[in-house]
Amino acid sequence: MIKEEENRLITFSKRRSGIYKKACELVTLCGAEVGVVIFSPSGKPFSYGSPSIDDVASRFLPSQTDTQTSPIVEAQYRRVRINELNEHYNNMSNNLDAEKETLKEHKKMTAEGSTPRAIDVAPNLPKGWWDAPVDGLSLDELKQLHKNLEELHAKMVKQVKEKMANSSLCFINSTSYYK
Amino acid sequence: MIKEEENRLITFSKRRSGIYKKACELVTLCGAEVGVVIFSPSGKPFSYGSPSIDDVASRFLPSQTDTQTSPIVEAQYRRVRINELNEHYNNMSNNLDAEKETLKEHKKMTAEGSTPRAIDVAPNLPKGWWDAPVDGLSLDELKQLHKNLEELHAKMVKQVKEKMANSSLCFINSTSYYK
DNA sequence: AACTATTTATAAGA
DNA sequence: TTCTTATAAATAGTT
Repeated sequence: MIKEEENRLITFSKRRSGIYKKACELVTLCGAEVGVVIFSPSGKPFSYGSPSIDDVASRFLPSQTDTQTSPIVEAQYRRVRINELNEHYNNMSNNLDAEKETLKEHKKMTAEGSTPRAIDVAPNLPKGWWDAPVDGLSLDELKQLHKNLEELHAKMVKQVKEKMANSSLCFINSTSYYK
Repeated sequence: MIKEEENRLITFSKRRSGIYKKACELVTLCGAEVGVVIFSPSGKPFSYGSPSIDDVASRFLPSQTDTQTSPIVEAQYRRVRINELNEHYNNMSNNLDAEKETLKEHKKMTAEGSTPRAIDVAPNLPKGWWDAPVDGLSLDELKQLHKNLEELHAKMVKQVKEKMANSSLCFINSTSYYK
């Protein structure tokens, strides 16, 4: 256990990326399905999933949402939704980060001379987990998309929070889900 | 994607171990909670979790089992149980593998001369995920424990299968969960 | 499984 | 945060 708070946080961030990369490689090289869920010491959730963390989780732990919904299950479902929103957002961030890395490497390679040739712009983004309208976008366009998605996420969270406030269930015991 | 079937399987196995190790290090170094779920191309599930994949999963996707159980939820719960048994077994295997590695390194170190000193026998095994009665056991004892756990697991699976056969739900659509 | 040449991850520092 | 770099670790290929 790293004692220095700052070093620990830096290491956490770096190694989290490292694990995502390894997971992504396992998917690409071996055709596996992989889901990774990480909680930071402060309780903030992160995830990587291919084709998506939802797909992997529901395959591993069959979801209640694929049966007829009783009122109890309905209530549970709303609770689940909030976490899904979080993971969805994290997933989008993670995959966009991978995209940016790829684009950066591409730029570096082309800058280093050699003749330009056809390159798969998005080898790191598992196809199909989301409709993935990111192929062929520039880095700036990706940034803009990312920003839009953040805003969309915030709106959805707000909506769900409001619905939760009106429900009989108490809110999930954590504000740390929302930075 | 690796074309050669055999190489792909070897790579899958090696890299899966690698990811588990990285996950374990993230737990140890940063105090994070980590869950990893991997499906091989043939559909066999593997998992690593600390404190346990159950804990991480239910924290990420709050479990239905912590509310009062309706008949529908009960039925669902039995389905979930089967996967839990699988992951539990995989988890035990993974952690025992880590144990064996540690013991091997320990043997190597002491064999290479230097004076013996107090060593934590089980630094790789996250405490508390299970009652972990493995501290201080020899490699052979660990093997025996592992064997016993496999037998226990087989018995539990058999029981659950029998119960499932008597229930109105069809069995989970996979025999590949049981090698 | 084990070995090793090579690639890759990462800790520390800027 | 990002970049650099020396060191440590993972792993592909091979036996």
